[in-house]
Amino acid sequence: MTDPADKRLPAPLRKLLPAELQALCAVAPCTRGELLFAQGKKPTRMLYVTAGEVVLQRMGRQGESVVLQRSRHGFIGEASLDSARYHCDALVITSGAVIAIPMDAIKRSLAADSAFASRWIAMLNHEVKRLRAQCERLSLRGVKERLLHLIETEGGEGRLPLGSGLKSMAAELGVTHEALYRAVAELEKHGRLRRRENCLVVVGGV
Amino acid sequence: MTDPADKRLPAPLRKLLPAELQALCAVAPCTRGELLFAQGKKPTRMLYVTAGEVVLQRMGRQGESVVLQRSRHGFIGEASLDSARYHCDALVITSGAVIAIPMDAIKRSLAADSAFASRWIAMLNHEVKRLRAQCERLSLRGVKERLLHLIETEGGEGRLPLGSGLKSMAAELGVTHEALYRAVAELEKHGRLRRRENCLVVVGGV
DNA sequence: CGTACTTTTGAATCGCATCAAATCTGGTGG
DNA sequence: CCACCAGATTTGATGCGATTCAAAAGTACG
Repeated sequence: MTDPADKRLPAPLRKLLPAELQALCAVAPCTRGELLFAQGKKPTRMLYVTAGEVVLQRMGRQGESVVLQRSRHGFIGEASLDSARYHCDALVITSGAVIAIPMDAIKRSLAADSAFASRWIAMLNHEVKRLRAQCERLSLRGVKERLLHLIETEGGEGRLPLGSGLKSMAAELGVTHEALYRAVAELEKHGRLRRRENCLVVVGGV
Repeated sequence: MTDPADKRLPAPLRKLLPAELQALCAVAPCTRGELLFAQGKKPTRMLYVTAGEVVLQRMGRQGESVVLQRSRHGFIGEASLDSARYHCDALVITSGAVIAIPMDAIKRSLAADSAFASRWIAMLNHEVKRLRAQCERLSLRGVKERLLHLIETEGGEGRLPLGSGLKSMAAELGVTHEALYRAVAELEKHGRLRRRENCLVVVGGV
């Protein structure tokens, strides 16, 4: 059904990118601790995570890191298309792989291929909605509510895969890992949540 | 210098929209308490706030409202371009005016005019960055830090205009209005902040 | 002039951050 | 294989800061 040459690219990219860009995609492994790009650097490649886990983070004035996004599958820094510099760091939390696409090739294709531009706009629209949901989540008081909101919005069917444990998730929720561990324990005790095969599962459908 | 017919449109829209869409723009007043659109409704017009203040909000399960965005000048619900339904409410907080553009006309222009599509993508990129900054802000502990972050990122030159008072701002910061009033008072007492002509001004440029 | 809203201050309570420490885990090298 | 280490997980105690509830004073607007 699918061309063997396409097998290296995940389905979302095959649907999104025109053929000439798919040919330019370069898969590369990335290892824990690696900095895919750094704040202030000039964007030259658009990156797409296919395996492992990457976080976008920015340093506060006290040197504390604030996690802006956690990605296990999808573009990172897609809004840097027309930026002169990155405004945050991309750090690999769990080793995996990324696909790199030359930024200028994307720009050329967007200008020439209006159907591609429409799909790109749809992707950005989706990202905007995801970010609004994250803002909504961070506005909730209470770790438990934030956690349940995360599972509902990001998980499918009340299931959320835990990539590299709860710790990086805690940062995304804007709470300490201790608080998150306690919240998970309490929700499990009350039977509202279960941990199964590296997933969090909400029990009472509500 | 400028054509009299263009005077009704703000500069950002004149720069963004192609002529045929500018001709379709309809300015309409909106009054406090008005619901510009409601969650679940089908988007037919793209809205741009030119005066007053509008908030995007969603109701929590306890009936408490969570503010996703506060807009005094710019598009609202721009990510609903390809959505079947709105995912939040748009409520007018301070009476003003909005510009409405037919959604299908925008879609047609985006498909036909690749330069316009590029400008639209740039606008979405900007919005994504703004939302990431908001997530970063909501991850900060302490009302004072959030407030200073807001003034730094959204205000120009350390000045942030207060549209309709601090109360709607408190919701955007994810804190109670009491906490925000106290934070402002304390920052003023320590000389780090001043209130001037309906603006918040950071004193010690950091 | 009255009504509705914002602004302001106060007191009590609660949840989370913080600091600390023990256990568990997977992976590395001897 | 075992010792060992780094990091994740878990539990405990304490304090701070925000929420919450309450109430008063200021302010805009019809």
